Amino acid sequence: MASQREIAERAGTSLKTVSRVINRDPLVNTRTRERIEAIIAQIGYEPNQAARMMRSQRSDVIGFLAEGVATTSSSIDLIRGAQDAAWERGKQMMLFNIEQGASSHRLADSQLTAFRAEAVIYATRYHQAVKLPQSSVPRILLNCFDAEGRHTAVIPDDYGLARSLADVVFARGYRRPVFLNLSETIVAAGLRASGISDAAREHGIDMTRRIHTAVEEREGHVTFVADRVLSRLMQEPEDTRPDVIICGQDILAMDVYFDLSELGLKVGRDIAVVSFDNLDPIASLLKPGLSTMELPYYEMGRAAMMMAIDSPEGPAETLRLPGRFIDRASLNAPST
Amino acid sequence: MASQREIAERAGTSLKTVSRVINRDPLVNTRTRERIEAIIAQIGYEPNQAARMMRSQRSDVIGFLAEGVATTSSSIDLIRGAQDAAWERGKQMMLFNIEQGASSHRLADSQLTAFRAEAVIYATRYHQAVKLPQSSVPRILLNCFDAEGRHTAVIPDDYGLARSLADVVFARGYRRPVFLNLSETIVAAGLRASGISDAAREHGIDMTRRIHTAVEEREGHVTFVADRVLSRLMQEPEDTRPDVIICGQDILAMDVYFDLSELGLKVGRDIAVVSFDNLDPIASLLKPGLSTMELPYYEMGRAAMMMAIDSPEGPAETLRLPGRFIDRASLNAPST
DNA sequence: ATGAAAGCGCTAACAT
DNA sequence: ATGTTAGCGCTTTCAT
Repeated sequence: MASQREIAERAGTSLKTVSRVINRDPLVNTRTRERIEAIIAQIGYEPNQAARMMRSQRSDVIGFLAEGVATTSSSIDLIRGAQDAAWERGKQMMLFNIEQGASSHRLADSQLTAFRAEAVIYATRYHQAVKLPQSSVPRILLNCFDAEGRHTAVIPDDYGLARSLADVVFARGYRRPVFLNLSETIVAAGLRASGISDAAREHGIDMTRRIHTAVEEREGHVTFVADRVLSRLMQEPEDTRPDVIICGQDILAMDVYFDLSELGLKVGRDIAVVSFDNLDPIASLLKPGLSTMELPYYEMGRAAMMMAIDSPEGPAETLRLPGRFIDRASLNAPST
Repeated sequence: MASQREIAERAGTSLKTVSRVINRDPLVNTRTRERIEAIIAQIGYEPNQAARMMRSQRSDVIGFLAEGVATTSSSIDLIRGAQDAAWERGKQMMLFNIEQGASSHRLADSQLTAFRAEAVIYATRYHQAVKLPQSSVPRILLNCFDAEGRHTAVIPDDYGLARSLADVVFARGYRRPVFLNLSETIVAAGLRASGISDAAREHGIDMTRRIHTAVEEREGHVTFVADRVLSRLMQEPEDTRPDVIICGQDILAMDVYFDLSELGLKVGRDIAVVSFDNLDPIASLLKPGLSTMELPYYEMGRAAMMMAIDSPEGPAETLRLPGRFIDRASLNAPST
C-alpha cells in the first residue's frame, strides 16, 4: 500500500500537505487539495492506522468484552448498539467473547492493552453484580454493575419495566396474576418482583403467594419447572385460578405455552401470557404472538459506548434505561 | 505505559536485548532474561501493537465481516469458531456487523485496510452465492461462495446433511415424509431437496409432490405458511397422510408444532417432526424436544479462520463440512 | 498556505 | 550473547 510520501512525490508537494488533506485540515489551497484527493482516489490509498496511532498517541480503539453475550441472541443488541455508536464517532470497537474469570478474560485484556484501547466496555448476559480485577484501562459496565459503585454502569430499569408491564396487565382488566420469576440469584428477578408487587398494590392486589420461581439450577444446568407450578395453580377453583401469567423471560413463556397446551388451555383465549425480552424470533412466532416488555439492549449498548468515548474517566454513575411494551395477541382482554 | 527503552535503562541492557526477551528469542543469557522479565512483570509492561505492526509490516489482524450474522443466534457459532481459532494462532480478529452492499460494508473494508488486515472472512447468515466487489485483501467466504469460484469458501454440506437426516428417518420406519422447505431462492433449499429425494429413492419412496415451500416472501418480509400446507395434508386418508414432517429450519419446526397442535395432533405421538439447525435454546425447549440436524457452524468458523491464516492467497477451494444429528423425542418410531 | 525536522516504539539488518 | 543503527508511516512542532 502506498504511503503519504509517495502521494506527496506525485503531487509535487510536501508530506505535510498530504497529511493536512487527509486529516481535513482547512488550511490548504483548494487546487492543491483537489490534486491530492485525485491521486488518493486513483491509487486507493488508506492511511496506516498503526502509524497514526503511534504518532498521535491515540488509538481510537474501544474494547468490548462480552461475557457470553454473543451466545445469547437477545443480548446481541448490546453489541450492535455499541458498534453503531462507535462507528458514528469514528472509533474502532474491538470485540472479545470471554468467559467470566477465565483465561480468555486476561488474554482479551492484554490484547486491548497492546492496542492501547482508550476504554473498555464489559458486558454480561444477565443483569448482575460483578467484581472485576483491577485494570489500567477505564471501564464501563454494561448490563452489570460494580457492587462498590466504582464504575459507570448502564443497566435496564428492571423495576420500572416490571411496573409498567404490570400496569398494562391491570389496565386490561386482569386481576389474578401470577409471576413466574427467574432464579432469585438474578438481580433482575428481585427488582421485577418489587415492581410488579408495587403496581399490584395500587390496584388493591396482593402479590404475596402469587410469585413463584420457575427455574431450577442444579450443577450449573438450568431447567424450567413451570409445568409443576402451573399444573397445581390451574387446578384451583375458577375464582382464584390465575387469569394471566407473567413470565420472567420469553423462553420461559414459550415453555409455559407448551405447559398450558398440555393442560388443555389455549393462550389468548383461556388465559393470557406476558413476558420480558422480545426475543427474536421467538416472541413473534409463538401462537398467538407474545406480548412482552422489550429490554432496551440496543440503547444500552449505544449509551455505554457514548460514555466510553466521552467520559471514560468520568465520575461513576448508573444509567437505568426504560423498556418498551410490545403488544401482541397473548394479552387480549380477559374472557371472564 | 512504559516502553522497551525504559525497561532497558532499568535493566542496564540495550533496547534490543529487551526486544529479544519479549519476542522469546532464545539467544539471551538466562540471568539477563530473568532480570528483564522481572522488570516487565513489575511495571506491567505490554508491547505496543501499533509500533510492532509498523516495524514488522505484519498486522496479525484478520477481519471478519458478518452480513447480519450476529443478529441470528445460530450463526453466532461461526464467529465463535473463528475467534477461537484466531486466538490459538496469536491473531487478532476484528469483527464487523454489516449489511450486504451497504455503506457499512465499505466502511468496514476501509477500517480493515487501515489496520492492514492480512485477510478477511466474509460470512453470511444463509448459505448463498454472493458477488463481492474487488478487494486488495485476500478473502475467504464463509457460509457463502463466489459464483465464479474465485475464492476459497467454507460451507455446510447441505446435500449430505439432508441425506443423512433422511436416512435416519427411513431407518426408524417412517414411509410418508413431507419436506417443508425454505424459499427456493436459498441455495440450501435445493441441495436439501436433492439429498432427501435421493435418500428416499433408495428406500423406494418418490418425493415428487412431497416437497412444499413453507415460506412466503413479500416485500422482503418472510412469513411461514406451513399452517395452510399442513391443514390440507393432514386431512388426507390415513394411509397417505404424512407420518413425519421434515422442516427446513428449527424456527419453522416450532411454527409447525403450533400448527399441529391447532389440528389436534401431538408431536412425538401422532406425528414426527425433524429439522435442520439445532438452534439454541429452541430445539431443546420445544416439547417434545426437536430432533434436528445440527449445522457445523462452529467448525466452519474455525476452518475459515485457519484458511485465512495459513493460505489466504492459496488456490480457491471449497470446503463442505458435515453435520451432526441431534436425537430428541420428536422422532420416536412411528405409531402406525 | 506550505514545509522541514523530529520522533512515536518497535524490530530488521548488520555488527561485535 | 549483546549492541548499534536505521527506519516503518505518520503527526506534532515549529518555521517560513
